[in-house]
Amino acid sequence: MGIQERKEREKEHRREEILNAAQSVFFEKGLQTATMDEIAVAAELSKGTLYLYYKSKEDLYLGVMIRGMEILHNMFIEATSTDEPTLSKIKNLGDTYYRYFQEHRNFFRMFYFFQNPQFHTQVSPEMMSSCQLGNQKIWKIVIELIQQGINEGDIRPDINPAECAVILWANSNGIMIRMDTQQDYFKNILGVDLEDVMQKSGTMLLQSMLTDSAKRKTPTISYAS
Amino acid sequence: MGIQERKEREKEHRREEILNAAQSVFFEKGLQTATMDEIAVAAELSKGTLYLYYKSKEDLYLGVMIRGMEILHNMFIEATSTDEPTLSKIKNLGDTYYRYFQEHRNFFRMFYFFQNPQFHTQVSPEMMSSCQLGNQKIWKIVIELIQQGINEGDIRPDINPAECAVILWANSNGIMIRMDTQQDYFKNILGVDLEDVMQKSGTMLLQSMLTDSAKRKTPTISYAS
Amino acid sequence: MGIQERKEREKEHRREEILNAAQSVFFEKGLQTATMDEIAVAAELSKGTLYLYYKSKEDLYLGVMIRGMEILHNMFIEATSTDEPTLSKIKNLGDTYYRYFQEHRNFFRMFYFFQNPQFHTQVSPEMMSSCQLGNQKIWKIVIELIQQGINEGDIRPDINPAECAVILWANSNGIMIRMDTQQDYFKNILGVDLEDVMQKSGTMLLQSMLTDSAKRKTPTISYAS
Amino acid sequence: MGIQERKEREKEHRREEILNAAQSVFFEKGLQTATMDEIAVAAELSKGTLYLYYKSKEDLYLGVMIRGMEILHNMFIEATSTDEPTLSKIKNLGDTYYRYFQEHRNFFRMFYFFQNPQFHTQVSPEMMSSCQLGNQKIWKIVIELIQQGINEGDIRPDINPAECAVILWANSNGIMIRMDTQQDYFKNILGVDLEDVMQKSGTMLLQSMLTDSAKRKTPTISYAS
DNA sequence: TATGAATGAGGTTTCATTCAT
DNA sequence: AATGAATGAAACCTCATTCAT
Repeated sequence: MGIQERKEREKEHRREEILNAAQSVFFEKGLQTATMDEIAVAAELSKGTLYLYYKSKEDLYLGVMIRGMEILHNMFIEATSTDEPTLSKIKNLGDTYYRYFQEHRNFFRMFYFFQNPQFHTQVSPEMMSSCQLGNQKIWKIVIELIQQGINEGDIRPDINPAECAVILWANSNGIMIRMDTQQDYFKNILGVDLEDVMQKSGTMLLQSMLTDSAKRKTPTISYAS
Repeated sequence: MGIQERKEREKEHRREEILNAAQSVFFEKGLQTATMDEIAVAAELSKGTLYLYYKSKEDLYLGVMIRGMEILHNMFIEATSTDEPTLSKIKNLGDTYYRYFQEHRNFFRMFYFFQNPQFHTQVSPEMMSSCQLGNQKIWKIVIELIQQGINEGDIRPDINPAECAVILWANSNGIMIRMDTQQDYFKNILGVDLEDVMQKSGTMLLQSMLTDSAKRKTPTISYAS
Repeated sequence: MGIQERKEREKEHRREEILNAAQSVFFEKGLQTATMDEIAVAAELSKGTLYLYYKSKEDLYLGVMIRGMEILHNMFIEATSTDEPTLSKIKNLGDTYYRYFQEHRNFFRMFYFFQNPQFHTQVSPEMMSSCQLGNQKIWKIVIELIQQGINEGDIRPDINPAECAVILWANSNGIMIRMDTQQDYFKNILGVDLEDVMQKSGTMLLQSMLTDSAKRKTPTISYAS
Repeated sequence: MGIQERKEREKEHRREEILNAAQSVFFEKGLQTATMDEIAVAAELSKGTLYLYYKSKEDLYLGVMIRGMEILHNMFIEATSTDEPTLSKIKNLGDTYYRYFQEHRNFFRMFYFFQNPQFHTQVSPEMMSSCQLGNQKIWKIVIELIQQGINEGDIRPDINPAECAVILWANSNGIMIRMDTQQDYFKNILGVDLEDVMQKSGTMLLQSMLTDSAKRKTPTISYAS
């Protein structure tokens, strides 16, 4: 059994090395421009070996993206593993996602590239469901936390936690997309500090979901106050 | 003189035909998968002629996308060319964008493909600035309308209209992206009707931007009411 | 008839303008890299008009080359239109060819590009014979001058003037070809000054063709003296 | 170890096969007209494989040309590997070059195509230096042989061997170029047998480089005697 | 398991030339 | 005579993937 296990471990290790190589190449060149040759060279492996571990370039791309999901997942786990009250934890999640955007920009970009429905057709179903699983794990954290806020009487019980999560995500994600490509335009031409906007709009959205008692506990943060 | 003009018109007409062909191919296959051969066949022109009118496949892609922008722009113009009060017009814009998402899904998808920074490098600067111009024209409509709302005393004067526009856009766009690929998942697994969510969150965001007097005029629409 | 003539003149003038444009483009880019588009732009004419005056790009190329031949021809005419003795004139021709190489390098290069037999197939017969005619006119000057030297008793009567011309041409041309691309290599690595070599070998060849009486008249120029 | 070597050999063999195919196509069509498709078909390989072994069509062309250089080099080696006196060997070289011109005309033509400076820009530096190396090896044989003649007292010590080589080469090469394209013209119109001319002029040039003692040893060969 | 040579379809783009106006 | 839009063949080259070893 030891031999079996060691082989297993080695194989997993090799998969990781390939992902390392793919990651650096994809980050630099993007899916379209990156070539399997480059990845093979970066991995110090033959191209054939790559295909032993991943069915296609797209799968490899998703493999890297899943890493990005895991990073975000771990950051979310950490952000919610504190002794703080639930509402603070929810706020933490928002801050964490923004920190992810700043510190893992390349992964963030992969995410919205992944949105492209055209892309999906070229991917193996297994990888695809891995992705969806990772995605769901992340949503789950957010949704359950909001549910907890409801249970604890801080968030209005008439709110669907999934709805709430979507709204918060849509808001911050949408603003971050603009930040990614047009921050300067908004700053200089329109005089808008997008980071500020994200902060304020997030707070505002959250506020509107609180119960009256929760509102009383925390100082009301009105938009642009 | 007439001759010059007619040639001009014919040339413009040919450009339109090429765009028609490109549009149908890009809609079906996406940028990466589509080939200039297919587009040439669809346009019933030689491939060489395509390159007479557009410098590259990417430029052609942008040409189509600009059409999508113009459609949205026209819809926005129309939505705001009514006798309604400003607040209604703002609401109209939101509805219009959603209608655009429903009726021109392929264009909508082009927009977020365009976000990919990798893409930008392969495009001629002229086409690029055409795009940015089109983009700005659309934002301008929204921002100026919000400004008008402020001037008329319905929207809080402490709000930056561009900020406001970004927030509204981020919210609706983010939710529509989810709708595009995961509507069923949200409906069936999480029990969330994304269309409903978009409606409500938009209304809520708008509410929070109203002056007290405006709030009094319109019945308060509370979230999840 | 005046009208006829003016048209004729204008046509010729247009041909010249086209050649001017072609010349500048071919000089800069070479036959292969130059495009008819570039030439048309340089000529401020449409591409179609080019074909009205020249059957093909290759013909146009030859048209330019013929100009180069005419220049050389004129220089040869001038070099032999002096009062000097025949032997001096022959020497003048050699010097003139070298001056041509220096002052009209681009034409010189065209000449040996033209040598390529592959090239000939793509050229109209009319242009081809124009070229050969130009070529012959130049050879004629040299050959007749040598013949005159024979007649005057300076060059050995057992020499075929055409042979003599070929030898002199082959020598100088061969060295100039090396000068064109490898002058520095010969100078620095092999310590050979090609200009010097050409001068000396030419003189030497000439010497060996003189009659004894002619040798007595001119100081013997031995190789490397 | 054997495996490594066999692979190496096979790879070299494949390179040779590709060169064989390229050679036959280039000989027939010339660089410009030949296509990689034709070469691939001739090699019974895919086009992609061609590019695996040679970076570009131009490189492949040079690869063939280097073969031609090697052939000439070997012929020169052979021509100088006899027991004859040095002067005879020098004469052998001239005869050998002429034989090369006759028997390997296509390679000879490649050489002067290579002169085209336009050509050089499209070639990989590695191939370029291979070419120059081959070129130098050939010059080296000639130059060293002349040096030997000097050392042995047969060739005048005031002569630079490289100069001497250039002159001999320029003479024969220049005449051969004329032979290649205009032999009939010279024969029929001008009554000149270029082969004869080359023979005689070569001998004459050689003569003028001999020391007096060497001249005495060999019967004087005067031009056109 | 790992290799890497071979594939070959397909990509975009170019450009000499034609021809209707 | 002049135009210039249209052609379309062909060019070079790339690269994800396969497969014999």
